[in-house]
Amino acid sequence: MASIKDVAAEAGVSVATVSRVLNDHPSVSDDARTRVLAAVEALDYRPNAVARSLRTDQTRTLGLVISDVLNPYFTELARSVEEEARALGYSVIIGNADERPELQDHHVRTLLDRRIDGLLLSPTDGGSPGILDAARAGTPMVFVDRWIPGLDVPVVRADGRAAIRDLVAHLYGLGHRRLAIIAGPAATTTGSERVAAFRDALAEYGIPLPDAYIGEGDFQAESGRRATEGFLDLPEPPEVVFAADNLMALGALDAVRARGLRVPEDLALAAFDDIRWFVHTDPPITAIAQPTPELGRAAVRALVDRIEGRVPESVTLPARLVVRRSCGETNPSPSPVRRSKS
Amino acid sequence: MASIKDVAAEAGVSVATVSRVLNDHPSVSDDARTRVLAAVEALDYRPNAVARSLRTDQTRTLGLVISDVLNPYFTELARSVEEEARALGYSVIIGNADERPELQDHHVRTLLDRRIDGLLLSPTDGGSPGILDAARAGTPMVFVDRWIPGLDVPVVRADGRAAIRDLVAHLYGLGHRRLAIIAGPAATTTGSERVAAFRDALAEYGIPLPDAYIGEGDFQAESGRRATEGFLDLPEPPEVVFAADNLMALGALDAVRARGLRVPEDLALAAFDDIRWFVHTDPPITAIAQPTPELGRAAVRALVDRIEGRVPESVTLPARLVVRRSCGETNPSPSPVRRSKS
DNA sequence: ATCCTCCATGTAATCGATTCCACGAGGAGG
DNA sequence: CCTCCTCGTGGAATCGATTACATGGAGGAT
Repeated sequence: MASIKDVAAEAGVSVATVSRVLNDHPSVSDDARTRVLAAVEALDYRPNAVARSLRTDQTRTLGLVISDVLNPYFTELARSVEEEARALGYSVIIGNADERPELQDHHVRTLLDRRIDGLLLSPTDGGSPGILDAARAGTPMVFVDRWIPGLDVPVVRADGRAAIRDLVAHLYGLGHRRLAIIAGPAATTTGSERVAAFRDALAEYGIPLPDAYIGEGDFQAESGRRATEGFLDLPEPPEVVFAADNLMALGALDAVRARGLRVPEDLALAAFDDIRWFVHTDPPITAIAQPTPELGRAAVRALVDRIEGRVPESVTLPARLVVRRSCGETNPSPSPVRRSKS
Repeated sequence: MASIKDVAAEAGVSVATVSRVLNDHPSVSDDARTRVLAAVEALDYRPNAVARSLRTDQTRTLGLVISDVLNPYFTELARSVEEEARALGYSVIIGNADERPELQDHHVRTLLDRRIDGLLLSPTDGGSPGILDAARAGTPMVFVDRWIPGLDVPVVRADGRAAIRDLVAHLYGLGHRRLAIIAGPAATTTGSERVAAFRDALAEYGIPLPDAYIGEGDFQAESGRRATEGFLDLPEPPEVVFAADNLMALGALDAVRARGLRVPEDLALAAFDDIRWFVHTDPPITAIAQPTPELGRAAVRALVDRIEGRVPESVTLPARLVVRRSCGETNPSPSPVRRSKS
């Protein structure tokens, strides 16, 4: 592969001049410029990003460590992150933590070894050594979706409290009184916050949230299945299960189906995170939708601000409730005019 | 951030010795080794991968350019690729082409600029300049899922012919005679091959595949919706639609639902690629399942073989039909004993 | 005509690692 | 006791870029 020296030789100039042309430095004669450009063309030369990074101490690369690539929410996030980053002249390297702290740390270290310019993180746990070290070392960093309290790192996320309150109102209106939740790991902010918001919303209706109605999930489908099994085995099973992410909702569906039960007649279901398939499931699933692409874009902008010396800002965007049929027929009262159904 | 010089100073040895310890070269005294290790610990030193890559001319990184991250098939593939690569000591950088040739080329070039050791590719089109150049330049490369004919590059893929024949047999057995397909772009191998296999299978039953029954899709949901609309507007609409990937099946479902029709009564549906949600859609969708994780692993092994000087092998694995209810009730004859239905 | 300024260019240092080569010490063999 | 090997070690070149500094020529001002 041709190097800058080859180009210099071919064009009959020094490597400095070639470099200047490539980085369009003003003080280069037209003559030299055209000769260099011709040489670049002739040799099919492409600058070696590795060498450039070593010298300039910047890679124009962002690291993104997400909790689970198989989760459509995160892949949508990853996509918008990459898109925005590309628009700003950065590449993105994605690390998949699979909800495992040690894998997360592996990726953080690998990314740091590659001297990425900044790190976008959706932490799997409450603060693994790798992340803490990186934060202390002053690595430009932004949390997205989940975060670690107590660190001076901007957070870009969706606030689901209002949407969860709307959801509980909807469920209450449908006559449900025994409501359960499949939580994420307590070590993640989204894991604990969604439970807290749910409990608070229930409290407004004087409904308690007993421990037996809190399933311990890990944001993976299998845990959703197990938690749902647990609920169904209870002497007094809940009427509704609210899964704190879409994969656990999938697991819940698996469990319900395995028992030959039906949604919403035997058990109603709602989920945090909306995905396209929820429109076509049997029945369509009521969900809380996050403005995922906006989150990704905002996170990249915050991180790049931090990298380029501006002051990054935390961003919180609202989530919203999308009602479908998985919690029971919608109350027709809001629009009493329309009679025709279907 | 501490460099190898700092470690050398701290340990009272030369950088050469530090390097030898780090790469566990045999000829280092125990004394020197322990002092270096202590210094590494004390300074929290991590080797700069950029500098190392520049010198050794290898990055221990694989590039993976996939057609669409939002497609669960590719994300499952990406996951298994990363897993296997990590096991073999490589990192993976994923580029998402979004089914757009120019974006694909952008990623290929960026990856090459970063001097990745090898490239895993699922080409969006029949041969963009970027890919052709890379192949000619001798970049270690392996195609996965899709490939470009005429290049001497190993291919790792699933063969769907047998499964498609099984599907057609299944559909024929159900009494369907007017079968349509939503194809992928003709420029991709999977786009054209699946149509060819479908046509051949139909021919075995003496059923033609008229042009009107070939929808032009691009592997994205929206195109599946449009193609299905087109079919439904035909004077004689098909009884079955076979979508060449899961996203187009989703689009087909959208179209059917928008018209208030039902699957399979009004239109039967089958898809290439099986995903978990197909179990819970209304109705569950009959699909052709690829051994996706195995494909990812085999592709990485082939690529690493090539990189490390061994001879890489092309791999073809079989896909298989998974029958569900979206094409009509399954023939009950195999198990006449069971009466109870519910 | 002299001096100053500005512009285009080249030389060489530098980034942080790896690795070839040389060198000195110590042990073995004659 | 001398020679030869082996082993541990350090010096320095190298990878491919960027960039500070030096240089020389052209042109403008006085």
